[in-house]
Amino acid sequence: MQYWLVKSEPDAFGIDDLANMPDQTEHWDGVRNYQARNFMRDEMKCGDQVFFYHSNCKEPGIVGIVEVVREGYPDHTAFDPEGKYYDPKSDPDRPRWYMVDVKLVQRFRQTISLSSMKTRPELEGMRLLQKGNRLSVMPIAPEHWQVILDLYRENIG
DNA sequence: GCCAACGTTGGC
DNA sequence: GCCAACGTTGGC
Repeated sequence: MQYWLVKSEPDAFGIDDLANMPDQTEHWDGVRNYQARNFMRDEMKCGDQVFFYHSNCKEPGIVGIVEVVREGYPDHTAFDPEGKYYDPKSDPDRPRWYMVDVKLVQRFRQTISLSSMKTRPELEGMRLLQKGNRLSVMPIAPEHWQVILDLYRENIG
């Protein structure tokens, strides 16, 4: 079992949007970065636990936990010429982009803010905290996962 | 809205 | 294969 983090802009698709989906499940489409693609196509497995991160918003941070419920398969939004994720270089015979399905596990009552994570020496070295980091799907070390959960429990008292 | 950091593209 | 130009990400 592995741990991950995925980013999304709440204006585009936030954790509340996931909560409102049928079965609280949705495919994680639109990722157009090879490293992130490889994680989804090759490494994310059913049952893996994933932090849901809100980026590009008032209070960036982790807002909940989701779980992988379907492993990597072609991202069909790349095939739709009308869609904003269209990529003419990807077609059903030779798909370039992949996605997984995720299901909501828990919505945090309080955001674990990026700034609060930055104050934690135990989280030093986390990819998320590195300057200029733009990867939208990334692995999380088990010890970091635990530290972050502890942070959450402290916060909600 | 600004801007630094990054990934991709394309000319050479 | 190099690298400048460009578009995008994302914190602030």
